[in-house]
Amino acid sequence: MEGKLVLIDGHSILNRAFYGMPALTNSQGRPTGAVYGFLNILFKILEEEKPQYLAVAFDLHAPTFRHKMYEAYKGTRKPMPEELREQVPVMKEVLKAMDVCILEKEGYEADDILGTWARKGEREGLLVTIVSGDRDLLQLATDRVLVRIPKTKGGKTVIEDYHTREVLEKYQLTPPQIIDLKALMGDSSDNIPGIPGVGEKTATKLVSTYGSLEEAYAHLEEIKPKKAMESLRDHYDLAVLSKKLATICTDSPVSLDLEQARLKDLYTEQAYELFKELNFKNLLPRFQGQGGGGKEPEVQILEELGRAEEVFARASGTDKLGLALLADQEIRGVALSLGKEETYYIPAAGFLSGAWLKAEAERAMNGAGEVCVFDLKEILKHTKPERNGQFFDARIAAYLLNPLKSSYSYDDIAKEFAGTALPSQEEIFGGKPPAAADMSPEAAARCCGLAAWTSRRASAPMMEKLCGLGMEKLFREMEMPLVFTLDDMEKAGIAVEGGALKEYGEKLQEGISALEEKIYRQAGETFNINSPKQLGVILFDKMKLPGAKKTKSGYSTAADVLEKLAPEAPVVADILEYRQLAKLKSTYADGLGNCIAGDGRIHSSFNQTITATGRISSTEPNLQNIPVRMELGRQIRKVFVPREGCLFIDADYSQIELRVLAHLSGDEKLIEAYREAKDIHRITASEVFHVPFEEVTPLQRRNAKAVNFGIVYGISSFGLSQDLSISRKEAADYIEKYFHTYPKIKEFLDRTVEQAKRDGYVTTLFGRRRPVPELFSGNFMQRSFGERVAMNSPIQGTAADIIKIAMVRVNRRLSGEGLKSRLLLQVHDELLVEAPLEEVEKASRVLLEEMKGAAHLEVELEVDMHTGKNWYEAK
DNA sequence: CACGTCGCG
DNA sequence: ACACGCGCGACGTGA
Repeated sequence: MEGKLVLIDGHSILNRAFYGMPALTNSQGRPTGAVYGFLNILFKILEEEKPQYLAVAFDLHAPTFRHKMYEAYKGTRKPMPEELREQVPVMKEVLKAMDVCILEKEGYEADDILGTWARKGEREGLLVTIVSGDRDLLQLATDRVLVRIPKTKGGKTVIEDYHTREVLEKYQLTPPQIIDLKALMGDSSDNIPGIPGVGEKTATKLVSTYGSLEEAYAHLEEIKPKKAMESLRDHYDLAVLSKKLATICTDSPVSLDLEQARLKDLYTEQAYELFKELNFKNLLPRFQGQGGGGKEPEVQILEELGRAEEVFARASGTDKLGLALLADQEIRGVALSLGKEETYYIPAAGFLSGAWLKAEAERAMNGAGEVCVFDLKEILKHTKPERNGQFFDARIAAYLLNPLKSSYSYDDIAKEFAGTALPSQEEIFGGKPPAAADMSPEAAARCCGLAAWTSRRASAPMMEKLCGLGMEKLFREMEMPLVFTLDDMEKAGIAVEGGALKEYGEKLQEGISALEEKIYRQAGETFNINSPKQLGVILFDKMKLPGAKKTKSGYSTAADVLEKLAPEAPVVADILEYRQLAKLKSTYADGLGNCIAGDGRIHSSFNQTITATGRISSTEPNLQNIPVRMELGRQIRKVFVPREGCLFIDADYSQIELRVLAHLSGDEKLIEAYREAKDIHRITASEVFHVPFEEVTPLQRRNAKAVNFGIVYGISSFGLSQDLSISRKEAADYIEKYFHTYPKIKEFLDRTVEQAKRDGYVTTLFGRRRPVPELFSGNFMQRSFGERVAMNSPIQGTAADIIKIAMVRVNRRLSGEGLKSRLLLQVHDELLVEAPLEEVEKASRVLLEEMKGAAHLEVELEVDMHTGKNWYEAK
């Protein structure tokens, strides 16, 4: 077999990859897309060519020999985008880590090095492959030198291959004639001037007719068209220069030790670490040696009672068990992972009933040392293991490690933390997974088995990462216990009076119908009021109302726009009222009605892995956005009632975010203000506007309150001015005065943004992290957004941490003290408890103590509490 | 399925 | 000159 040498044009391929790839970043927001794209091309080439020798050539940044001449002639080359420039050293680092030979020499283009090496390789009897995005390199093609040009076509990389024959076919020229072609037509991307007025067509004709540039000049008078002839005649010097520039040097004085290019094992330990750092999860499975070696584990299906019993028994004795369930109403299968090579799936069938599987799964969980799962809350829906067991939920660990992902799947986790490429759920089922009952046993076994295997396999590396980032306590003492708390809340649900809800809906419908009619009359026609598009046309085209603001798809009809229009046309007020009623009807009256379960209660889901800041979210239905600000909407809370013989206790933190800010910033003025326990917005107004506390006007207080909020959201004068309907200048003035009053707040916010820019993430008081990749965007708006996020997240996130601690403790104490009171809802800074009448006092005390005591800040945490026989009363 | 809108903290 | 307040989820419309 003949030896083979692959030579890669580093900058050119990196450049191709940069423009062909989406703008990927690693977890710190550093751009990595070009490096990733380069590696993909590299791996593809290596798989196809299987060479013995490999080298990558780079230009050095110092002005290079050939181009220096032209730069002197015509200024500098095009600048490289910053995002790409940053990746050049990273690329070299990656190649070094993979033990790949890098060729560069001061004063020489990569082209020249490639050309020299290509000829050298040829002389030594090797087959040579040159990979570049640059067609200049075609001049080097021979029968034994292949030039490969990768192109991205619709997201896919296609490679064009050129030996002498393909060059001839495509250009009707021999490879060396490509030099003459380029010299005549020029190449702006390579800074070859060419002859003015000579394009590809003319240049090709000239070279194919006369054979070379020189020969063309020798027959200058014969050249047609006349224009080209004159241009050639007038630009002889340019032609000579261009040819010099276009000629790739094949005898550069570069070191030519072929042995240094011998291809070794690319998949080194260092490369593995570097790929992890760069977030190249898709490439990790290539590393067989370093914990990355992974092929898909085999899942054994057990259908025999005896063997199933035996495996369950061993599972309960193991110190680390991976477990996954397939279930709908009841359990249809259990997957158990006992070791790297031992994964089982037991489908429900015959003697192996759902009930039996449930009992066995519980026994296994209770007996095993550590139970690793992918979604513990889901498992708790079907089983009831002892709570004091040690659980590891890979989904929650993944969330803490990167809360920005939109979803978490076992295959992603396997890729990142076990270095193993597994088929995703969608791949196994060829689309969305069917209902549990309709799954083939093989697909169910594979899917469940892989989830169990991944949870077990990833637990150690994920824990290690969590510890390294200081989030071990957060995981073990806050998030994992919270899973049980949320499960209890979901199971408890909240009673809703269906009849009253229906009546409320009917009342709304009457109002809606009346308003509809009134609006149509005023508009002079009927239309769909719910369609912003149609509404915009009616208001701004037909009625010609002023102040039209546009959105992507038409006029904006948002409430703040319409409110300004209300004095112009009475119909606008009716539309706003219609909107309000329609929202209440569809989302709340009808929406909640559809969610009442057979037990007369609504069992919302509380999701723990959704928000970027650490908050919990609520879905199906969302019980965290039940109306409260407007009286009509607030009425709906009357249908949320405690069960027979119980009362609601509603407790909410008073201004928890502002108190958190006082603590985090350590601002003495703000802390002092809270210690005096007076009206904080009023104090702020008094300080900012320099008026005595007693003389603060309601407007001043309102403005101060808006500034306080604005600070928490990551202040900007624009946002504040919108909120208060004042000029930006005034808003800026308020902010400046605010920062003057509370200087440490400004210091804190500045410091936080600074840190975020340095580290790529911000943290809460309890160590929760949020990466802020927007800070590294080239777009001003994105970057500003990143700054606001950096300011807001530690505050919102710390508040979220605090109430999570309170929830776990409240829940523990209520059951621990044998009370029948139950935690039902969490609304970010508020907890709702259902308590038997005789327990109200005790439960209230528990709530108060645990909420106030959840954290010890520089300022006390204050809690407002009310009881009532429905949510309206208790709030 | 994306967008606009609007409910909550 | 011009961008925009932070964090969510649900609904209706319309391509």
